[in-house]
Amino acid sequence: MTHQRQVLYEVMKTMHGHPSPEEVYAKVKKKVPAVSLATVYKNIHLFVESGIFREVSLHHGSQRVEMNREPHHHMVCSRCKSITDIGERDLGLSGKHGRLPGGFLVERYSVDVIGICAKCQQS
Amino acid sequence: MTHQRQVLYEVMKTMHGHPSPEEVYAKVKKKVPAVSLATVYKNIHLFVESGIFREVSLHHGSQRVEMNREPHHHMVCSRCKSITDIGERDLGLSGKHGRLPGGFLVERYSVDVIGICAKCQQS
DNA sequence: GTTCTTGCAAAGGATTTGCATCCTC
DNA sequence: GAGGATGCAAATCCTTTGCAAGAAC
Repeated sequence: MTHQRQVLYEVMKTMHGHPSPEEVYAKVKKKVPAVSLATVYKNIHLFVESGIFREVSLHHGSQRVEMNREPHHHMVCSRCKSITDIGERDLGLSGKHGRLPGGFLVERYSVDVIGICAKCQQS
Repeated sequence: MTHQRQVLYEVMKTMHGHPSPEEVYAKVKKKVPAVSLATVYKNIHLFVESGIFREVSLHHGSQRVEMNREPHHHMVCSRCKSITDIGERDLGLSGKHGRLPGGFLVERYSVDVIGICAKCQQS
């Protein structure tokens, strides 16, 4: 537990919304001017790995295009990041009808089920 | 409607799953060896913009860390990509209990509501 | 012909990595 | 003192862009 890791954690705890590593870096720099962006990245990665913080959406390394035209959602393995489709019915979710808070106009729902795929469960 | 755009579209129609631009590029290259990756990117972007294809999850430019520890989901504006939290209750979704197809072990649900935020609706 | 598209290479942004040095325990 | 963490810079990956040459209508 180093000083910068401690400060990084404290700073992040006070933040709201969905900050990017750059934004966290900017805040930490105010308390520890010599801190490097690499350190911020390394520690955020560590925090997310250990479950202390969570990332908003899993990155798949690159953009992915959806080929399944049926209404469906995704099962995303938190280990290998594989994406498997799951039909709306199988998932058992039903979107709320009507307006959402703040006047947000709904186009579609995109549900990711995060978990461990069968293959990763074996290893 | 150029030749490479036509081929790109035809190739993509035959693909399954969630291919990356690189994967699409590799397939198109077999039919049009001189095609460039830039062209593939440009056209995929065009297809997604016009709604012919859809991207699996919206990119926010960089990683985002979740600071809200309450159970909640996200409203993501398809124009400005802003992320707004929405409580589980407000969203009116309830996850299915029990096992999912393929033995997928559920850790959590991550629901993104894709649409247009109030601010973007005005402009 | 005019406009849009292509291919190439260079630029760009986000993130990771190698490595020598420095800090914790 | 050993092992892990830091800072720096270079490297990497994914994606976009500028621009001259080429295709489409």
